[in-house]
Amino acid sequence: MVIIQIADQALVKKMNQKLILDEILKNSPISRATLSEITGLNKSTVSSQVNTLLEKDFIFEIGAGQSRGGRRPVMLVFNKNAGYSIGIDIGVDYLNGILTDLEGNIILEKTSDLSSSSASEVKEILFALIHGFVTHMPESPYGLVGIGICVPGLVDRHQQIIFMPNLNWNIKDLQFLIESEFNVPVFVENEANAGAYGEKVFGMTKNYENIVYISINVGIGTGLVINNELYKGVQGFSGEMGHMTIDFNGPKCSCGNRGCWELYASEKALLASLSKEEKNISRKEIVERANKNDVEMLNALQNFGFYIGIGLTNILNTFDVEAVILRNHIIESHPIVLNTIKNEVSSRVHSHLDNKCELLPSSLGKNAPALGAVSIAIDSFLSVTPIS
Amino acid sequence: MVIIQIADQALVKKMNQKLILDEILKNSPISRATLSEITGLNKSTVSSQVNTLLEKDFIFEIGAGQSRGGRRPVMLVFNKNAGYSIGIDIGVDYLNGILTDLEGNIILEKTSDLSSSSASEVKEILFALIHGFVTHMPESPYGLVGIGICVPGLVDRHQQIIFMPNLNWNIKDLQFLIESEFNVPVFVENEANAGAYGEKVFGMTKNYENIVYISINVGIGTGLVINNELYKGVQGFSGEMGHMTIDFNGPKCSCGNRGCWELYASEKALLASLSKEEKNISRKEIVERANKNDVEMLNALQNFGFYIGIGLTNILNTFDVEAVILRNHIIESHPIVLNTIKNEVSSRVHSHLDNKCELLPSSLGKNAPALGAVSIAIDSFLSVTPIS
DNA sequence: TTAGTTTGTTTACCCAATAAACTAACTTTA
DNA sequence: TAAAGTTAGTTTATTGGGTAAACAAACTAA
Repeated sequence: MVIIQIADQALVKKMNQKLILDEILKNSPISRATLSEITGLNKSTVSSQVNTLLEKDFIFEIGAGQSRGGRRPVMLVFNKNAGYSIGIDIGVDYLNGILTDLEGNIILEKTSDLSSSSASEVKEILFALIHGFVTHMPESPYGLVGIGICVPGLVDRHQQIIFMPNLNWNIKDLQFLIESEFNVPVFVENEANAGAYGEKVFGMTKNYENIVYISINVGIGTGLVINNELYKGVQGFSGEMGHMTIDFNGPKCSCGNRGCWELYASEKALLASLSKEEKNISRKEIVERANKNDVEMLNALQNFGFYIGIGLTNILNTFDVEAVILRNHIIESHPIVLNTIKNEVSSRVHSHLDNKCELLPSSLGKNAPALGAVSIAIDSFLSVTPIS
Repeated sequence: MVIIQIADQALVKKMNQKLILDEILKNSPISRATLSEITGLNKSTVSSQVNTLLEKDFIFEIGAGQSRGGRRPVMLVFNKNAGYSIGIDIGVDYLNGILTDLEGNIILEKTSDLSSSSASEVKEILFALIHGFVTHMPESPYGLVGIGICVPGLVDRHQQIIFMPNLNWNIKDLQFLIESEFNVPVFVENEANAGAYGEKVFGMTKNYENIVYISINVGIGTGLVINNELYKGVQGFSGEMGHMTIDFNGPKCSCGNRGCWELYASEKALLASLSKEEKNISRKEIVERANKNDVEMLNALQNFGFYIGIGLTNILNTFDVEAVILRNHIIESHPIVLNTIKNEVSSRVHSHLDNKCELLPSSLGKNAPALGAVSIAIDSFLSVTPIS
């Protein structure tokens, strides 16, 4: 027996409901008449769907709007406080958690140190964090609608954590562990994928359909949004572009390959290029020195940008997306790296591909992955719950 | 005013009709009862849809099948001769045209030489070829349903040919030119994209959802099928992976970049690696010498495979697809290149990604692009026409 | 004051899918 | 060989989405 998606009236209602809810989210506040106009749905269909959404507390009326020469419209807004979502970004040495409303507005935010923690310590800190959020969550019709969690490692299609190279703990079935404790849907995702989705939903690129997200850290992670959806690959392992060879005779990488991009263009590589006494310098200090026009540092950053540009050219040749997002504290804080990247890309990429693709530093910064995790949970809630 | 896809009963009917037609195509001959079972649609719904398809000549009944302990079923088959489609692969120095039925079975095939032809000559040959096919096409309810054409160059979202580096002619609006002459829908596509789609629809990988197709010729072209659909990119220019840098200090490429993959792993590069008197050797001769265990040739082919493997590793790290198809006459004819590629990939790719992705030579061979072009035309016909 | 406009609801209707009852045609069993 | 059981496909009444048209409500402009 094959599982196939058949179409019936329930599907029609669901699709149109999503259409209407999306328009309310995008163009809030909005009237039934305008909704009918922009969706092309009949006025009575919109009225019926709006009534369902009102009953379910997904939207509410905020009273009359401006008249356009006739009866004044009743304005509708999305009920962002119908429920709340939690997003957690588990990094190599930190844990960044946020509590948001259904629009992704951050209500509470908490970061914990996680350096050299064991599995049981991570579990304890994680549980305490979530319990804290749940306690401080305002009253609402739906309460906590879901928890999204991202980790720096390979996550398969069944949300099992397969491999986390830079961590000394590994709870394979994090989803089950947390669902058992909190009894809400839990979604586990790769950090770069979550970041990409965060930028797609809440960032500058929210109106783009195809983006590449590049997270530059100890290594380089990449996430792909194609046709408005996260592309995870068959096994869930897509986007390991940090291990793309840019010099096939280059040095060995821990992944088994040679001359991987992240050996040249990661923060680890940047630090390695600095003089001995600066090897343990923080990101903040790097930016400060660059702002003071420290020549050695500016050169190092130009070199950093040069190597990022090489891999980026490969990505532009491969994907032809609307925008590439670069997630890195230094790039977001000082323009020199991005400028160098742009020069390098311009000199390398074919003239027909250039200029069209925007190269942007992350607008969400370090919250991008947590926000992506949050919106995975919210998306699931909104697509599963409504109807009537 | 925004254009949005709203859902109604017509959409329901269309979706279920496609569902049923696809099952008939896949599991022909099949009964109404079995269709109801595997799709999950009600028996009466299937009967109603089948009647529509019968009236429209898309399917027909071939009489009673085997009984399973009760009344004998009426078996249904797809009417592959309801119409015909033409696919044309315009290469650098050839033109390969096919006439097929709606299942993609080749009925007529014709190849023309095109070396150093001007735009007007190409147009003349092309028109003569299509007129020839139309003349020899059997009688059918729908006649010629569409023409698919692929070219070795950049084709944008509006099917305009933007750039063809290896040709001295360029008819930008090929679609309009041919539609005006033959009055059927015409689809223009990039050669590698068409090949990828051909392998997805008719090749060994027809049941896979995500594949990468690599066409190795004078240069290297790539096509992506993601979630069963051709990914064309925002402008239509995705998949220029031949110009991926595998050595950032490598030689300059005509595209402006350095150390592009196709400088090392194309047939042009293979020929350049041979001794002087062999520089103009044909593909056939290369395979013949390899079959005779010519040491110099075997070494050259191993070297060829080595470089293909390097770029392929990058692709595997990027996409996590079910299969990669290699379209090249030599690879399809002698195993040494593929074996070398597999070794190189195994030694480079991360253990978690290895083994899962199949590495296959093209099963359609030189007809892959033309078949892809054909199926783009057929797909459009089948998705636009039915309903009632 | 009156005519015209815009908003939103109500009513009658259409049509695709469905369940259940039915007819048809076969196999198995007694 | 007749009756019982099984499978295939159709018919009929119903459900429940969306729609058009008529309507009521509430405003603006002349």
